[in-house]
Order: sequence, then C-alpha cells, then structure tokens
Amino acid sequence: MRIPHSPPNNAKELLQRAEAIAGLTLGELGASANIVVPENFKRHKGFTGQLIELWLGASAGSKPQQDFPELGIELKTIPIDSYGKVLETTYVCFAHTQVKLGSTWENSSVRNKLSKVLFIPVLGDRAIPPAQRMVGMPVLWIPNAKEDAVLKQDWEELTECISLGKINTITAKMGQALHIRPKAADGSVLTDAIGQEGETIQTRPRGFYLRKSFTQKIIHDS
DNA sequence: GGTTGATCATGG
DNA sequence: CCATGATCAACC
Repeated sequence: MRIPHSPPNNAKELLQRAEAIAGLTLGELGASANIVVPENFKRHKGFTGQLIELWLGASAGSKPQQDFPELGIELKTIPIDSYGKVLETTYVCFAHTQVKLGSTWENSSVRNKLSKVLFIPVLGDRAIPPAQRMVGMPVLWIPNAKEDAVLKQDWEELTECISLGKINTITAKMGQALHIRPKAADGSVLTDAIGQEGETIQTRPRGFYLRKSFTQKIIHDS
C-alpha cells in the first residue's frame, strides 16, 4: 500500500482508507512509509496519531480546525487493549482560560470539534511494542441528542466556573463526559485567566478531555 | 487499578 | 506561548 498524496474527497473515501489499514500494525504502516516506529512512546506520545493522519491523507502539521476541513471530520486515534477497553482519555481542544462574551455551547470549539469524529482504535497496551500494535476498524461518530446534552451540560458547568473566576477550583473530577486537565509542556508554563475578584491571574493552561467511559460507549456501541 | 495531574515532541 | 498529536506516572 502507498500513502495517499491528497485528502479524501468525501466521507466514504475517508472511511475506505481507514478500513484499508485496519488489521495492519504500526510497524507495517511505518515500514511502507519509510518511517521507523519508536521502541516506546515515552518521548513520542503523538506518534500513532500522526502516522494514521499520514495514511488517511490529512494535511500535515497542527491546525486549529478539523483534520479534514472539507468533510468537517475530526480524526482521533484511541488506545484500546486487546479486549477493546479504552485505555486513555481523549484530548479535545484547548480550554480558553478567559471566556469571551457570548460564548455558548453551540458556538464552542468543543462542539465544533466533536460534531463529527472518526475514531480509530489502536492497540495501546504497554506490554505490546508499538511496532506490533494493530489498527482497528474505524468508527464514524456523530453525537446523538443524549450525548450532545451530556457534553453541553459539562461544558456549561466548566465554562461558567472559568468565567466566574474560579478556574483554580476546577479539578478533573468535574464533568460526567467532558472534563478539564492541565495541558502544557510542564508546570512552568503559565497563561492569563480571570481571578475571583475579576483581576487577571496566572494559571496553568488547560485542555478539554473526553472521559474513558464516554469514548468507551461510542466504540462499543458501534 | 483507575484517575488526576504532569509531561513529551513538533510547528507556527 | 498556543495548539496539534497524545501517553506517562504519581497518587488516591
């Protein structure tokens, strides 16, 4: 197989590309692309996602919007064990530490990102060397009304906290499906936020993540 | 054992 | 520093 040189023209084509690499290992995909798969991911945490992007024809580099803008589809690889259990939370996007006026769930970047997602399960058990980890069947997910409602509730609760100057009281325990955790190179990175009295404070950058239980259900139900 | 909080690499 | 891709590992 060869790496596609252009993005897929439609969702069907994207799905076909994803199905074509299902059952192959990261080692096989790497070899066909002339890329060496690391021995472990301690220093290459984004390797799997970037390799899959390459094979599906997503344009390289980081972009603020979806991986396939024309299709409105976001790509997420999701680590599972050999029983299909989700092993990690899923990063969604950066959490603004200063909420803009007029921000709503409907116009949020979280909802934009999650409006249509192609989940690709990949074995992520640490006992399995990365090169031997197999790619699974893709799942194209569009949130149903119930899922959207749960995400909306979590988003509104968390966003309200930030806008009320309580960002430092937010912990990863909040939120049923969506939660907020630190997201930075290390603990020294700081960014502006609003404090309890409306003053500007410094805080650690945060990101929105999907809980394992939520993505587990998506993978399982599909 | 599962979750929370911390961390790694890369590009702009 | 922000945003992309996430996993690591201390702690409860």
